[in-house]
Amino acid sequence: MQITRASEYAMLGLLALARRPMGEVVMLDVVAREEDIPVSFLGKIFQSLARGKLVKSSRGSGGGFMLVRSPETITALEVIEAVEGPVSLTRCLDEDTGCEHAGGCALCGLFAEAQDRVKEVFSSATVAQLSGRHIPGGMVRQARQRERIVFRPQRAAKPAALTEKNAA
Amino acid sequence: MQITRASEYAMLGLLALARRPMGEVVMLDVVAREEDIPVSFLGKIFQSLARGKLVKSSRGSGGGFMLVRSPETITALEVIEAVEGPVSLTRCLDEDTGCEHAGGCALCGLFAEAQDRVKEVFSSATVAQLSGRHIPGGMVRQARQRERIVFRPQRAAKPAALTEKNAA
DNA sequence: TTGAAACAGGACTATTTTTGTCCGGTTGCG
DNA sequence: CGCAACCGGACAAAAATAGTCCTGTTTCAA
Repeated sequence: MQITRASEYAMLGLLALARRPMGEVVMLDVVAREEDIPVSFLGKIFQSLARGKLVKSSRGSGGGFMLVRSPETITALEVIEAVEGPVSLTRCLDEDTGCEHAGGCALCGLFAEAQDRVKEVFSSATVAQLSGRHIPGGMVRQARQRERIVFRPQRAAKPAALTEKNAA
Repeated sequence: MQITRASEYAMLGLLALARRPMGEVVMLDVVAREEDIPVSFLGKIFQSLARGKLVKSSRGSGGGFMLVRSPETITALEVIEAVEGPVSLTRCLDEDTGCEHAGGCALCGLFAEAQDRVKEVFSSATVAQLSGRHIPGGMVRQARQRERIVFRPQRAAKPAALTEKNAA
Protein backbone atom coordinates (compact mmCIF):
# COMPACT_ATOMS: atom_id res chain seq x y z
CA MET A 1 0.00 0.00 0.00
CA GLN A 2 2.64 2.48 -0.97
CA ILE A 3 1.18 5.94 -1.14
CA THR A 4 3.41 7.67 -3.63
CA ARG A 5 3.15 11.17 -4.98
CA ALA A 6 1.35 9.77 -7.96
CA SER A 7 -1.56 8.86 -5.69
CA GLU A 8 -1.50 12.20 -3.99
CA TYR A 9 -1.45 14.01 -7.30
CA ALA A 10 -4.30 11.87 -8.54
CA MET A 11 -6.39 12.79 -5.52
CA LEU A 12 -5.58 16.47 -5.88
CA GLY A 13 -6.33 16.33 -9.56
CA LEU A 14 -9.72 14.83 -8.92
CA LEU A 15 -10.41 17.45 -6.29
CA ALA A 16 -9.78 20.07 -8.92
CA LEU A 17 -12.41 18.48 -11.11
CA ALA A 18 -14.77 17.95 -8.21
CA ARG A 19 -14.96 21.56 -7.24
CA ARG A 20 -16.31 22.46 -10.65
CA PRO A 21 -19.82 21.87 -11.93
CA MET A 22 -20.27 18.21 -12.72
CA GLY A 23 -19.49 17.47 -16.34
CA GLU A 24 -17.21 20.41 -16.95
CA VAL A 25 -14.16 19.61 -19.04
CA VAL A 26 -10.85 20.86 -17.67
CA MET A 27 -7.51 20.86 -19.38
CA LEU A 28 -4.55 19.13 -17.88
CA ASP A 29 -2.41 22.19 -17.49
CA VAL A 30 -5.17 24.06 -15.70
CA VAL A 31 -5.38 21.33 -13.10
CA ALA A 32 -1.62 21.11 -12.91
CA ARG A 33 -1.24 24.81 -12.30
CA GLU A 34 -4.03 24.87 -9.78
CA GLU A 35 -2.57 22.11 -7.67
CA ASP A 36 1.08 22.76 -8.41
CA ILE A 37 1.85 19.45 -10.09
CA PRO A 38 4.24 18.87 -13.02
CA VAL A 39 1.93 18.78 -15.99
CA SER A 40 3.52 15.93 -17.88
CA PHE A 41 3.49 13.75 -14.80
CA LEU A 42 -0.11 14.60 -14.19
CA GLY A 43 -0.79 13.56 -17.75
CA LYS A 44 0.45 10.09 -17.02
CA ILE A 45 -1.56 9.90 -13.88
CA PHE A 46 -4.76 10.98 -15.51
CA GLN A 47 -4.24 8.32 -18.12
CA SER A 48 -4.43 5.80 -15.31
CA LEU A 49 -7.53 7.42 -13.92
CA ALA A 50 -9.10 7.30 -17.35
CA ARG A 51 -8.29 3.61 -17.68
CA GLY A 52 -9.83 3.15 -14.26
CA LYS A 53 -13.03 4.84 -15.49
CA LEU A 54 -12.82 7.59 -12.93
CA VAL A 55 -12.41 10.33 -15.49
CA LYS A 56 -13.12 10.64 -19.16
CA SER A 57 -10.77 12.36 -21.52
CA SER A 58 -11.61 14.15 -24.71
CA ARG A 59 -9.08 15.20 -27.25
CA GLY A 60 -8.70 18.00 -29.70
CA SER A 61 -9.24 21.62 -29.07
CA GLY A 62 -11.67 22.17 -26.24
CA GLY A 63 -10.64 18.81 -24.85
CA GLY A 64 -9.57 17.87 -21.37
CA PHE A 65 -10.81 15.72 -18.53
CA MET A 66 -14.07 15.41 -16.69
CA LEU A 67 -15.33 13.27 -13.87
CA VAL A 68 -17.29 10.27 -14.99
CA ARG A 69 -18.98 9.61 -11.66
CA SER A 70 -20.18 12.00 -9.05
CA PRO A 71 -17.49 12.79 -6.47
CA GLU A 72 -19.64 11.42 -3.66
CA THR A 73 -19.24 7.95 -5.09
CA ILE A 74 -15.48 7.96 -5.66
CA THR A 75 -13.47 6.69 -2.73
CA ALA A 76 -9.85 7.44 -2.02
CA LEU A 77 -9.12 3.73 -2.20
CA GLU A 78 -10.39 3.57 -5.75
CA VAL A 79 -8.19 6.44 -6.73
CA ILE A 80 -5.12 4.94 -5.16
CA GLU A 81 -5.70 1.55 -6.71
CA ALA A 82 -6.36 3.08 -10.11
CA VAL A 83 -2.94 4.70 -9.96
CA GLU A 84 -0.84 2.15 -8.14
CA GLY A 85 -2.52 -1.02 -9.21
CA PRO A 86 -3.49 -3.62 -6.64
CA VAL A 87 -1.31 -2.49 -3.83
CA SER A 88 0.00 -4.21 -0.76
CA LEU A 89 1.50 -2.89 2.43
CA THR A 90 4.42 -5.30 2.20
CA ARG A 91 5.82 -7.85 -0.15
CA CYS A 92 4.35 -10.51 2.12
CA LEU A 93 0.92 -9.49 0.88
CA ASP A 94 1.78 -9.02 -2.75
CA GLU A 95 -0.56 -10.98 -4.93
CA ASP A 96 2.07 -12.13 -7.37
CA THR A 97 5.09 -12.98 -5.29
CA GLY A 98 3.37 -13.81 -2.00
CA CYS A 99 5.24 -14.28 1.24
CA GLU A 100 8.71 -15.49 0.62
CA HIS A 101 9.94 -15.93 4.14
CA ALA A 102 11.14 -19.19 5.44
CA GLY A 103 8.72 -21.59 7.02
CA GLY A 104 5.31 -20.46 8.22
CA CYS A 105 5.60 -16.73 8.39
CA ALA A 106 3.88 -15.22 11.40
CA LEU A 107 4.00 -11.74 9.97
CA CYS A 108 1.66 -12.09 7.05
CA GLY A 109 -1.42 -12.15 9.24
CA LEU A 110 -0.35 -9.06 11.08
CA PHE A 111 0.40 -7.19 7.91
CA ALA A 112 -2.86 -8.25 6.38
CA GLU A 113 -4.73 -6.89 9.34
CA ALA A 114 -2.93 -3.57 9.12
CA GLN A 115 -3.58 -3.37 5.43
CA ASP A 116 -7.26 -4.03 5.94
CA ARG A 117 -7.42 -1.15 8.35
CA VAL A 118 -5.81 1.20 5.90
CA LYS A 119 -8.17 0.12 3.20
CA GLU A 120 -11.10 0.69 5.53
CA VAL A 121 -10.03 4.25 6.08
CA PHE A 122 -9.38 4.97 2.44
CA SER A 123 -12.59 3.40 1.29
CA SER A 124 -14.59 5.48 3.73
CA ALA A 125 -13.40 8.82 2.39
CA THR A 126 -14.83 10.18 -0.82
CA VAL A 127 -13.53 12.75 -3.23
CA ALA A 128 -16.52 14.93 -2.37
CA GLN A 129 -15.68 14.88 1.35
CA LEU A 130 -12.08 15.75 0.73
CA SER A 131 -13.00 18.41 -1.73
CA GLY A 132 -14.99 20.09 0.99
CA ARG A 133 -11.96 20.73 3.09
CA HIS A 134 -9.39 21.54 0.46
CA ILE A 135 -8.02 24.95 -0.37
CA PRO A 136 -6.36 24.87 -3.77
CA GLY A 137 -2.89 26.29 -3.93
CA GLY A 138 -3.31 29.03 -6.45
CA MET A 139 -4.99 31.30 -3.99
CA VAL A 140 -4.15 31.55 -0.33
CA ARG A 141 -1.01 29.62 0.30
CA GLN A 142 -0.66 30.78 3.86
CA ALA A 143 -4.17 30.04 5.02
CA ARG A 144 -3.62 26.47 6.07
CA GLN A 145 -6.04 25.17 8.56
CA ARG A 146 -4.71 22.53 10.83
CA GLU A 147 -7.48 20.77 12.73
CA ARG A 148 -7.74 17.07 12.24
CA ILE A 149 -11.05 15.91 10.92
CA VAL A 150 -12.39 12.42 11.31
CA PHE A 151 -12.32 9.93 8.49
CA ARG A 152 -13.31 6.97 10.56
CA PRO A 153 -15.36 4.23 9.02
CA GLN A 154 -18.73 4.91 10.64
CA ARG A 155 -18.44 4.65 14.34
CA ALA A 156 -19.04 6.82 17.36
CA ALA A 157 -17.29 10.17 17.04
CA LYS A 158 -15.61 9.83 20.41
CA PRO A 159 -12.17 8.22 20.03
CA ALA A 160 -12.96 5.85 22.87
CA ALA A 161 -10.08 6.93 25.09
CA LEU A 162 -8.14 3.64 24.99
CA THR A 163 -9.45 2.71 28.40
CA GLU A 164 -12.61 0.82 27.63
CA LYS A 165 -12.28 -2.80 28.41
CA ASN A 166 -15.11 -5.05 27.56
CA ALA A 167 -17.63 -3.21 25.47
CA ALA A 168 -19.89 -6.08 24.66
CA MET B 1 5.25 3.74 7.55
CA GLN B 2 7.12 1.87 4.91
CA ILE B 3 7.52 -1.74 5.93
CA THR B 4 10.75 -2.75 4.31
CA ARG B 5 12.52 -6.05 4.47
CA ALA B 6 14.66 -4.64 7.21
CA SER B 7 11.60 -4.50 9.45
CA GLU B 8 10.53 -7.96 8.49
CA TYR B 9 13.97 -9.35 9.14
CA ALA B 10 14.07 -7.57 12.47
CA MET B 11 10.82 -9.17 13.51
CA LEU B 12 11.93 -12.59 12.36
CA GLY B 13 15.23 -12.16 14.13
CA LEU B 14 13.51 -11.32 17.37
CA LEU B 15 11.23 -14.30 16.96
CA ALA B 16 14.32 -16.46 16.77
CA LEU B 17 15.48 -15.09 20.09
CA ALA B 18 12.02 -15.29 21.57
CA ARG B 19 11.62 -18.99 21.04
CA ARG B 20 14.67 -19.69 23.16
CA PRO B 21 14.87 -19.52 26.93
CA MET B 22 14.92 -15.92 28.04
CA GLY B 23 18.47 -14.63 28.40
CA GLU B 24 20.09 -17.07 26.03
CA VAL B 25 22.73 -15.54 23.80
CA VAL B 26 22.49 -16.39 20.12
CA MET B 27 24.97 -15.65 17.42
CA LEU B 28 24.03 -13.64 14.39
CA ASP B 29 24.71 -16.32 11.86
CA VAL B 30 22.59 -18.82 13.74
CA VAL B 31 19.63 -16.49 13.55
CA ALA B 32 20.38 -15.66 9.95
CA ARG B 33 20.48 -19.29 8.95
CA GLU B 34 17.37 -20.11 10.90
CA GLU B 35 15.30 -17.40 9.27
CA ASP B 36 17.04 -17.37 5.92
CA ILE B 37 18.32 -13.82 6.08
CA PRO B 38 21.62 -12.50 4.68
CA VAL B 39 23.87 -12.45 7.72
CA SER B 40 25.62 -9.17 7.09
CA PHE B 41 22.35 -7.40 6.54
CA LEU B 42 20.96 -8.89 9.69
CA GLY B 43 24.02 -7.58 11.46
CA LYS B 44 23.12 -4.04 10.52
CA ILE B 45 19.55 -4.56 11.58
CA PHE B 46 20.47 -5.96 14.97
CA GLN B 47 22.65 -2.95 15.52
CA SER B 48 19.53 -0.84 15.24
CA LEU B 49 17.68 -3.12 17.60
CA ALA B 50 20.51 -2.84 20.06
CA ARG B 51 20.46 0.94 19.85
CA GLY B 52 16.72 0.73 20.44
CA LYS B 53 17.34 -1.29 23.59
CA LEU B 54 15.39 -4.25 22.35
CA VAL B 55 18.37 -6.57 22.33
CA LYS B 56 21.74 -6.54 23.97
CA SER B 57 24.87 -7.57 22.16
CA SER B 58 27.96 -9.09 23.62
CA ARG B 59 31.21 -9.42 21.78
CA GLY B 60 34.03 -11.84 21.73
CA SER B 61 33.85 -15.55 21.58
CA GLY B 62 30.65 -16.77 23.10
CA GLY B 63 29.07 -13.49 22.16
CA GLY B 64 25.86 -12.81 20.30
CA PHE B 65 22.51 -11.25 20.97
CA MET B 66 19.87 -11.68 23.60
CA LEU B 67 16.51 -10.12 24.28
CA VAL B 68 16.61 -7.36 26.85
CA ARG B 69 12.92 -7.39 27.61
CA SER B 70 10.49 -10.24 27.74
CA PRO B 71 8.85 -10.88 24.36
CA GLU B 72 5.40 -10.23 25.78
CA THR B 73 6.30 -6.59 26.23
CA ILE B 74 7.82 -5.91 22.83
CA THR B 75 5.35 -4.68 20.25
CA ALA B 76 5.72 -4.91 16.52
CA LEU B 77 5.49 -1.14 16.34
CA GLU B 78 8.54 -0.76 18.55
CA VAL B 79 10.49 -3.11 16.37
CA ILE B 80 9.54 -1.32 13.18
CA GLU B 81 10.32 2.08 14.60
CA ALA B 82 13.63 0.89 15.97
CA VAL B 83 14.63 -0.15 12.49
CA GLU B 84 13.02 2.47 10.27
CA GLY B 85 13.08 5.43 12.57
CA PRO B 86 9.97 7.52 13.12
CA VAL B 87 8.02 6.42 10.12
CA SER B 88 5.22 8.00 8.19
CA LEU B 89 2.78 6.56 5.73
CA THR B 90 3.35 9.41 3.29
CA ARG B 91 5.54 12.43 2.89
CA CYS B 92 2.57 14.51 4.01
CA LEU B 93 3.03 13.11 7.49
CA ASP B 94 6.79 13.24 7.62
CA GLU B 95 7.93 15.07 10.70
CA ASP B 96 10.76 16.91 8.99
CA THR B 97 9.40 17.95 5.64
CA GLY B 98 5.71 18.07 6.46
CA CYS B 99 3.00 18.44 3.84
CA GLU B 100 4.29 20.29 0.85
CA HIS B 101 1.18 20.46 -1.25
CA ALA B 102 -0.30 23.71 -2.37
CA GLY B 103 -2.81 25.47 -0.20
CA GLY B 104 -4.68 23.64 2.55
CA CYS B 105 -4.12 20.01 1.79
CA ALA B 106 -7.16 17.88 2.39
CA LEU B 107 -5.21 14.68 2.27
CA CYS B 108 -3.08 15.01 5.38
CA GLY B 109 -5.95 14.31 7.70
CA LEU B 110 -6.93 11.23 5.82
CA PHE B 111 -3.41 9.89 5.76
CA ALA B 112 -2.97 10.62 9.42
CA GLU B 113 -6.05 8.60 10.21
CA ALA B 114 -4.84 5.67 8.16
CA GLN B 115 -1.46 5.82 9.78
CA ASP B 116 -2.99 5.82 13.23
CA ARG B 117 -4.89 2.68 12.38
CA VAL B 118 -1.78 0.93 11.24
CA LYS B 119 0.03 1.93 14.37
CA GLU B 120 -2.85 0.61 16.44
CA VAL B 121 -2.53 -2.76 14.83
CA PHE B 122 1.21 -2.94 15.14
CA SER B 123 1.22 -1.78 18.71
CA SER B 124 -1.27 -4.44 19.66
CA ALA B 125 0.83 -7.36 18.49
CA THR B 126 3.73 -8.56 20.58
CA VAL B 127 6.76 -10.58 19.69
CA ALA B 128 5.53 -13.28 22.01
CA GLN B 129 2.21 -13.56 20.19
CA LEU B 130 3.86 -13.74 16.82
CA SER B 131 6.38 -16.20 18.04
CA GLY B 132 3.54 -18.49 18.96
CA ARG B 133 2.41 -18.84 15.40
CA HIS B 134 5.71 -18.90 13.60
CA ILE B 135 7.40 -21.91 12.08
CA PRO B 136 11.06 -21.17 11.47
CA GLY B 137 12.33 -21.95 8.01
CA GLY B 138 15.00 -24.46 8.76
CA MET B 139 12.54 -27.23 9.35
CA VAL B 140 9.33 -27.71 7.42
CA ARG B 141 9.34 -25.36 4.53
CA GLN B 142 6.23 -26.77 2.98
CA ALA B 143 4.01 -26.80 6.04
CA ARG B 144 2.63 -23.31 5.77
CA GLN B 145 -0.55 -22.71 7.57
CA ARG B 146 -2.84 -20.20 6.06
CA GLU B 147 -5.61 -19.17 8.44
CA ARG B 148 -5.82 -15.55 9.36
CA ILE B 149 -5.60 -14.75 13.02
CA VAL B 150 -6.87 -11.58 14.65
CA PHE B 151 -4.55 -8.83 15.74
CA ARG B 152 -7.22 -6.31 16.54
CA PRO B 153 -6.61 -3.64 19.13
CA GLN B 154 -8.93 -4.53 21.99
CA ARG B 155 -12.47 -4.01 20.93
CA ALA B 156 -15.60 -6.05 20.54
CA ALA B 157 -14.96 -8.84 18.11
CA LYS B 158 -17.81 -7.78 15.87
CA PRO B 159 -16.62 -5.21 13.28
CA ALA B 160 -19.65 -3.02 13.96
CA ALA B 161 -21.20 -3.50 10.55
CA LEU B 162 -20.72 0.04 9.21
CA THR B 163 -24.37 0.88 9.77
CA GLU B 164 -24.56 2.42 13.19
CA LYS B 165 -25.20 6.11 13.11
CA ASN B 166 -25.27 8.18 16.23
CA ALA B 167 -23.98 6.20 19.13
CA ALA B 168 -23.61 9.02 21.60
C1' DT C 1 49.74 -11.69 26.13
C1' DT C 2 48.31 -13.27 22.23
C1' DG C 3 44.97 -14.83 19.09
C1' DA C 4 40.65 -15.88 17.58
C1' DA C 5 35.75 -15.08 17.89
C1' DA C 6 32.10 -12.08 17.52
C1' DC C 7 29.86 -7.64 17.05
C1' DA C 8 30.37 -2.19 15.60
C1' DG C 9 30.20 0.95 12.25
C1' DG C 10 31.20 3.37 8.20
C1' DA C 11 31.93 3.21 3.24
C1' DC C 12 30.64 1.31 -0.67
C1' DT C 13 27.69 -0.94 -4.34
C1' DA C 14 23.81 -2.90 -6.86
C1' DT C 15 19.05 -3.03 -7.72
C1' DT C 16 14.56 -1.30 -7.76
C1' DT C 17 11.21 2.22 -7.42
C1' DT C 18 9.80 6.72 -7.87
C1' DT C 19 9.39 10.79 -10.29
C1' DG C 20 9.50 12.64 -13.70
C1' DT C 21 10.66 14.29 -19.20
C1' DC C 22 10.26 13.88 -24.19
C1' DC C 23 8.50 13.01 -28.47
C1' DG C 24 6.05 11.16 -32.23
C1' DG C 25 1.22 9.57 -32.85
C1' DT C 26 -3.77 10.01 -32.76
C1' DT C 27 -8.04 12.22 -32.37
C1' DG C 28 -11.35 15.88 -32.86
C1' DC C 29 -12.83 20.47 -34.01
C1' DG C 30 -13.45 24.28 -37.05
C1' DC D 1 -6.02 21.45 -43.51
C1' DG D 2 -4.05 22.64 -39.23
C1' DC D 3 -4.07 23.34 -34.59
C1' DA D 4 -5.19 21.85 -29.98
C1' DA D 5 -5.21 18.48 -26.74
C1' DC D 6 -4.56 13.87 -24.97
C1' DC D 7 -2.06 8.90 -25.75
C1' DG D 8 1.52 6.06 -24.88
C1' DG D 9 6.00 4.35 -24.97
C1' DA D 10 10.92 5.22 -24.26
C1' DC D 11 13.95 7.35 -21.70
C1' DA D 12 16.45 9.52 -17.59
C1' DA D 13 17.54 11.29 -13.10
C1' DA D 14 17.09 10.80 -8.33
C1' DA D 15 15.95 8.42 -4.26
C1' DA D 16 15.19 4.44 -1.57
C1' DT D 17 16.09 -0.31 -0.70
C1' DA D 18 18.90 -4.14 -0.02
C1' DG D 19 22.67 -5.55 0.65
C1' DT D 20 28.33 -6.22 0.92
C1' DC D 21 32.83 -5.38 2.76
C1' DC D 22 36.50 -3.98 5.45
C1' DT D 23 38.65 -2.15 9.37
C1' DG D 24 38.06 -1.66 13.92
C1' DT D 25 37.06 -2.95 19.04
C1' DT D 26 35.75 -5.91 22.66
C1' DT D 27 35.91 -10.26 25.04
C1' DC D 28 37.24 -14.75 26.13
C1' DA D 29 40.49 -18.12 26.94
C1' DA D 30 44.60 -20.70 26.10
